[in-house]
Amino acid sequence: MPELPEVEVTRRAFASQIAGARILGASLGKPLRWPLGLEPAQLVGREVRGVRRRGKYLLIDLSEGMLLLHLGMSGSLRFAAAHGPALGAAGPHDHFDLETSQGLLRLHDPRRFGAVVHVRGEDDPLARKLLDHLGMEPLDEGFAFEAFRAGLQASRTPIKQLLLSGSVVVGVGNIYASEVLFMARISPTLPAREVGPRKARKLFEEIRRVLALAVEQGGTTLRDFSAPDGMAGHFQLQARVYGRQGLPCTHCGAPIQLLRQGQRSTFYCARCQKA
DNA sequence: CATGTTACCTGGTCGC
DNA sequence: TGCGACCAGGTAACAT
Repeated sequence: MPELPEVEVTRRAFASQIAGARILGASLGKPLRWPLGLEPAQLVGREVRGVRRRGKYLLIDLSEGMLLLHLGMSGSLRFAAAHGPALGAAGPHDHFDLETSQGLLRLHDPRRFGAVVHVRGEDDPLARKLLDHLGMEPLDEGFAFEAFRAGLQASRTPIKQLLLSGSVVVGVGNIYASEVLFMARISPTLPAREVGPRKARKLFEEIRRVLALAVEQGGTTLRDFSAPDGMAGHFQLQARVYGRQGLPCTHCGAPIQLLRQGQRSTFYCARCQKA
């Protein structure tokens, strides 16, 4: 379900509410992508220091160790404040509960591609394996055009797939990859190194602009997305190409095309996105 | 080394 | 109504 904006919106919705909380209990449902790495009971008594994000991972810092949480394809989080309405019993697709003094954090994930993993810290070998290879954060100050361009120049992979890989810039998933390439008027099949300097600049800017706007507007584009507080996105962000095959391009009217790249759908306008 | 393919899992939708 | 085929927001592990 989540690309970077949805993960960030999720983070913002519960980070400040859970910060400083004492863990009272933890429980697991069915297995997720990886084992938690310790007995849930071992988390009891630890304090939640805060919640950060790296790419599409949420990093929950504890007084001892940290939890890496990923929503996979179909995951979502709910947070019910201790003094507000309760979430009720865990359903068949709720696979992780973290009960704290300030509220209950619950992972709902039908497909179970998501994960919650305990690591000792960012230097933990597992944390390094999962996080070290990730590219630049598109919404950070450190997201520099020169480095972005260099990343493109170093690869012959079609630009759509390079964006999706997260090796240059993180957080651009299958929907936003198509959207951002449309905005920059770049063909999704163009080898990354053949993206010219002007187009690369435009792409760089559109990645920042589109993702930042999506975060601002509550992580929309996803029809079933809702933040942990239950507030749904408002659909302000209309997809221009994603899911619109056969419909007229909003820019030129030509029918939007659908193609397969590495088992994933790509949507684009063949007239607007030629090079 | 770079690049392409597979695997993980459930549920919804579509055509018959 | 039932059933099979296919599709879905991610990404590590493996194969080439």
